[in-house]
Amino acid sequence: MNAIENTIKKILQTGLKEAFDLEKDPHIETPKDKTHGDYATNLAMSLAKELRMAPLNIAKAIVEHCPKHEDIKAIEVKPPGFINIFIKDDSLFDLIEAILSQGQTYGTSAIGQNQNINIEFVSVNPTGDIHVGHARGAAAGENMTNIMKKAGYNVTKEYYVNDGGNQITNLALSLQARYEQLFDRDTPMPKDGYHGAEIIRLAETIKENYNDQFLDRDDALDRFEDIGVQELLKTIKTDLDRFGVTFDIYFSEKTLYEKDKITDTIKELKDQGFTYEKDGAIWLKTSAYGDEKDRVIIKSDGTYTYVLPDIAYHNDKLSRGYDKLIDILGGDHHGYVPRLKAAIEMLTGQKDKVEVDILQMVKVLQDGKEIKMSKRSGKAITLRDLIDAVGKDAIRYFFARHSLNTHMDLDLDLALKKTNENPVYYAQYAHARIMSLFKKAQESDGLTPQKNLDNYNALKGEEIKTLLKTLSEYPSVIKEAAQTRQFHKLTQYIHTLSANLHSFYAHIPILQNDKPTIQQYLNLLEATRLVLKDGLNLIGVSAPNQM
RNA sequence: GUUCCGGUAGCUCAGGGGAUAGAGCAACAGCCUCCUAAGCUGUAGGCCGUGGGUUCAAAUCCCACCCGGAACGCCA
Repeated sequence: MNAIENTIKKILQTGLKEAFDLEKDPHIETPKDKTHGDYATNLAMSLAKELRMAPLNIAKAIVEHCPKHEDIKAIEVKPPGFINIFIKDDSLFDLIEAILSQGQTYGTSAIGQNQNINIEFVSVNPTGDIHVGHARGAAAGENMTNIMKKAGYNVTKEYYVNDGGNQITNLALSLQARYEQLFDRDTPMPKDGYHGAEIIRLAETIKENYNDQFLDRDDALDRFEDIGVQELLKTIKTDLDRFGVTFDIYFSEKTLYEKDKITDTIKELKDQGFTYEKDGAIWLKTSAYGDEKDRVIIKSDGTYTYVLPDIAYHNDKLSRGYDKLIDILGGDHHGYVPRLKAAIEMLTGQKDKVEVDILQMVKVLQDGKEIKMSKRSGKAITLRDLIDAVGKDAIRYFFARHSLNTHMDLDLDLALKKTNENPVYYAQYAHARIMSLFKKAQESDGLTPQKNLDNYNALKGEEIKTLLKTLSEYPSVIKEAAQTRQFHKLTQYIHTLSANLHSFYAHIPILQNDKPTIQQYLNLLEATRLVLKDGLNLIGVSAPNQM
């Protein structure tokens, strides 16, 4: 909520109080159609039932009792009962100075109340390269974190490294097979082995570094496991880093075993009577807490199912004192959520502290056909290759545009060939245009943006008013995006702001004015640039000085 | 069969009780003697999957159905 909207609310509340002796928080919106005012409210219509009056008459009565205000030009009533508010053109000039002095802190808020939030995302098994399918979650977690931090949340980003389970044994066996194949042995790949090229490359590296040391050794598998996890995780980190995604904590599943957290968890669940034995396995009574059936946690061969260490892991996270845990999971895991939450409820009674954001899978198309991402088959398009081909910015912007619920199609042919048509350039170009203009203004008139300008009376016209209004909306966009974790709302905002800037730029020959006028324009542009850059920064897209 | 997503312009997607349903791309028509045309301006293009219901008001909420994706393991 910005200053002018607050003013409007107060005026309406006063009008409502005077006319009907009622108190209500009016919903303010900004109509797309300019003839409907700069701001509008459906207040009268929402009171129709309560007051048993025609909305139009309610609106008229409220408006008659609204106090005058220096920033308000007119208040109109339109059928079926909208109240449309028009503001004076100069009422938003204060905003320019506010943004210039606040700089990159413009748009921050305390709405998060310093809540401690843990966001777990990516958590890709260290059994191969990170691919395009993983990239959506990576971008999502990073975007959410950045926006939430700006809105006053304390956010910790965490990556759960599955370095303890079955798939790691498989990895070691795969590595061993590839390694021994390099010595002309026909060691077969294990069933469910990892067939990706990165495993072959890693085997070659091991051969270069250790020669034949790992042939016929008792502890060979352990070594392949250690080296495999270490090296593949390193590659994942490097790729993520290039993607602009970093983590505060990499949590090793293995440490859960080493610190007996798993056995503690089993004991706790058993002691509280949540388990039973059937068919040689240990089951957890998750159906008593909303799951559709009970789940095995210890298989009849004595090994654990995936959920057991994950329960211990979430228990550990909660014990670290977070107010909320957010998991970002792929749509293929949605059925897993009830059992996890059930177990957390059994152990801690805090299942409401865990929120799971499900993202729908990305369908990747090439030559009009779908490419299935699979690490086992090794057919995936790696994130690294995609970044090399189209750049980080284009990919981050692409993912930042869409809500998590969207079933997205990523057409590689389109993404690779038509990079200039990617909307990311529209926003980046807006920033580059401003910078270019600054350079010109400096060269020709020796002018740069300067704070504490006396007035902005040269700023006139619809384009400028629109731009200022958009700038004024930034803080509420951040708040909403943070609270709902709908980062795509910020991306939409960035697009709107860019459009406003381009339109303004195209209609007003800025540098063909006297110096005081140019100065005012430069300040407005600088305010725009700061917001644009900040917004792009939050979604991991660079703001270039020239293009 | 059950559960979770989705179905909106030719394509990719916003909107998720309120005014004439939006954007990008693609299409069409204009705009560079002038700050980067990666831009601007305009035109065209929609039974908002179907049928009921709730409401002063439904693309939006509820129910049923149709279509697409995903999940329903002692896999992870």
